[in-house]
Amino acid sequence: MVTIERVAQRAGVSVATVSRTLNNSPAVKPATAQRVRQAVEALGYVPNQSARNLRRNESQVILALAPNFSNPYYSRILTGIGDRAWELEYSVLVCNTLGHANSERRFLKMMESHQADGAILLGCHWDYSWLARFAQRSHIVQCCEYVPDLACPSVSIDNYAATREMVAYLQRLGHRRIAMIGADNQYISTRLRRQGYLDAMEEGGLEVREDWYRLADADYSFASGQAAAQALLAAAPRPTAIFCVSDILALSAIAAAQELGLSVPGELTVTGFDDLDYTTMMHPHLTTVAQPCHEMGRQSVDLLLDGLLDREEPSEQQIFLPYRLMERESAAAPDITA
Amino acid sequence: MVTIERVAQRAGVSVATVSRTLNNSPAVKPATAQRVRQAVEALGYVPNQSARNLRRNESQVILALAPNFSNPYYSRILTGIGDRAWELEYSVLVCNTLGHANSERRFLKMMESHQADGAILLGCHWDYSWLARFAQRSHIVQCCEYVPDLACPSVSIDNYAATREMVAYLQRLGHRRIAMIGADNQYISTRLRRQGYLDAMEEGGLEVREDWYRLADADYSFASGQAAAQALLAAAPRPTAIFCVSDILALSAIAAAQELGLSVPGELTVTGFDDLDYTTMMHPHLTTVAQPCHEMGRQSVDLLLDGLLDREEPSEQQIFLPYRLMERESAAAPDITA
DNA sequence: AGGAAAAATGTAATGGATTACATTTTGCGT
DNA sequence: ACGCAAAATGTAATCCATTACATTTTTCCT
Repeated sequence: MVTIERVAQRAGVSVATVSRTLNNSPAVKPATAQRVRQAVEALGYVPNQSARNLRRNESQVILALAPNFSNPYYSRILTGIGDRAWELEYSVLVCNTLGHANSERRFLKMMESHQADGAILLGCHWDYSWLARFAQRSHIVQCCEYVPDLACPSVSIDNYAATREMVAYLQRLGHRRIAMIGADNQYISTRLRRQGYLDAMEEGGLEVREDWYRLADADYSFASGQAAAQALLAAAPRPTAIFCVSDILALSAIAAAQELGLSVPGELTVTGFDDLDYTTMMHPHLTTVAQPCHEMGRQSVDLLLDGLLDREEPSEQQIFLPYRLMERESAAAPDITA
Repeated sequence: MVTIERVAQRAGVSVATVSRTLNNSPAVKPATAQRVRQAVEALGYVPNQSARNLRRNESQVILALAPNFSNPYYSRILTGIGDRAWELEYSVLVCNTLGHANSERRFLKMMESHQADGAILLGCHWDYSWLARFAQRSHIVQCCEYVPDLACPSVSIDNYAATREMVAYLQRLGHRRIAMIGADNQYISTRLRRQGYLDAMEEGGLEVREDWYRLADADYSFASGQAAAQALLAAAPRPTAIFCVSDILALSAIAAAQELGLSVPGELTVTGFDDLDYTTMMHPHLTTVAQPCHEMGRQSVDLLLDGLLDREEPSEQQIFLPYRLMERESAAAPDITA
């Protein structure tokens, strides 16, 4: 094992000088620094991070907790987090919580045991009081989702406005019977989308029939979306448009429609949310709301490190990034003869 | 900061005893252990991992390097890796190399600087000689892909056999004009699939026309797949089946066919590879080769830790897991009138 | 009860880098 | 050439858990 001591000997200086050189301290004479660097090179010295972390009381690691990462939505955010962390010389420990409480506990411990300096939470299932206590002690930021009134910075889009805009768009196309497939979870995004839908409908003077509002399961699974869509399409009168709170659910609605022999968008308009890659990998291309996933990931890192490096009080900063309505093929004017 | 010393004081023992208790040493009297645990509990003590890592010269972290993780194929493997690591109390540092050489360097450094104990490589672009040197010094295992003749364990499926089986299946359905969309990279899987296709064609006494073999770009992107498919479908005579080396490429072939007004599988059979989730999220459901991604991830971890814990010489163990031909809707007998 | 072996616990060195403080060297003005 | 401030470097304490080795306590046999 090559230690700093060996480097110091070889360069004919003390360990302090080596350390200072490696940390770019301006107090080292260029000529000395040069000699040190040569010694480092010659010996192939790589500093032991554990020792540094112990002394500095930091780890240069951040946690990213997601309920799963088979969902491309999370993958994209995680990619953004990874990119930005890379630039800032941080490493990302990606944790798949699966929504389990004991996973969450263990990840918290990683911060207390100094294995990680901070954490980014992507839609986790923490209960409020626990999260509140956690947020006080540790540096965390929430991404995509957030708990209102929690002293913890967050990055997301304005789900409420985006949904209203989408539902208003459907109305402009001429739709009156607009249904919704939501999800059975407590995420703020889910709630805001629901409220956006209801408010937009009311604003348009449109009726919201109870059997036009359906819930898929918490994870937006394709199968549960299909079941919800089948139920909706069996309703009488049948809706002419379905607003889905995720692209996967929209896909399942399209599949359900096709299985009933209904053409999309000819006989049924379907819209999604998120704008995942595969929305344009099949026909009809999906009309949806694009979220700047990558950028959300990046900004989460910045927000986290702001708090980490400034050692300020935890801020309550909430960042809302712009979304975009992607008008594509799956939404069209309703068939008025129907 | 609560240190082991404070715990020792409170429990009325020495730090050694506290340490032993926490590491489940059998040398501690149960009654003493109990007192120690109470003190730990009372003070909310969490051991400082940096200190432990420094002393033990390990990190309990493993690296997982992937060229990207927006591809669901990698996500699923990473999920398997994460699950197994979790069970074994290891953390996974997921690294998006983007195929950049400097990323790879930095990740290597993480092992040398004791931030990680080992690494799992998912189809990275390392050049052979560098990888060979790396494998000697560090614990690595390759997943999905592998460099032949490298003293480094690996986990994958038998890509050659799987491809031959698929192409033979297409022949059994009655196809004679079978095209292939490959990828422009050096992965062993890509090469084996190509060879499997060629050998299966020869075995069936079928001609392989040059314009029936096309390359998508290295990342199997949808757009490049579409271009390849369009070129194939413009060939005369037109192939009746296309074997694609990935599901994404198969999707792009289906999209290209639909844009030409060709029905799948009525007028064109298309098959994929990997069996990603969305193969059954649209119609026609894709006929493809299922890879046990999750299990591949899990076994990679086991293989890595075998090497890590036994401190044996790096083994050359190659594990091939079973694949499965998923017969679904996108492949059917060719239209004989065509 | 005596004493050796086994069990339990304690003491202190250790891992490797950082950094406060101490000391030496350099630069500069006169 | 002298002396002082500034620059450069060095010494040694520090971060905290682990563990080899030393010491004390317990067990159990005669």
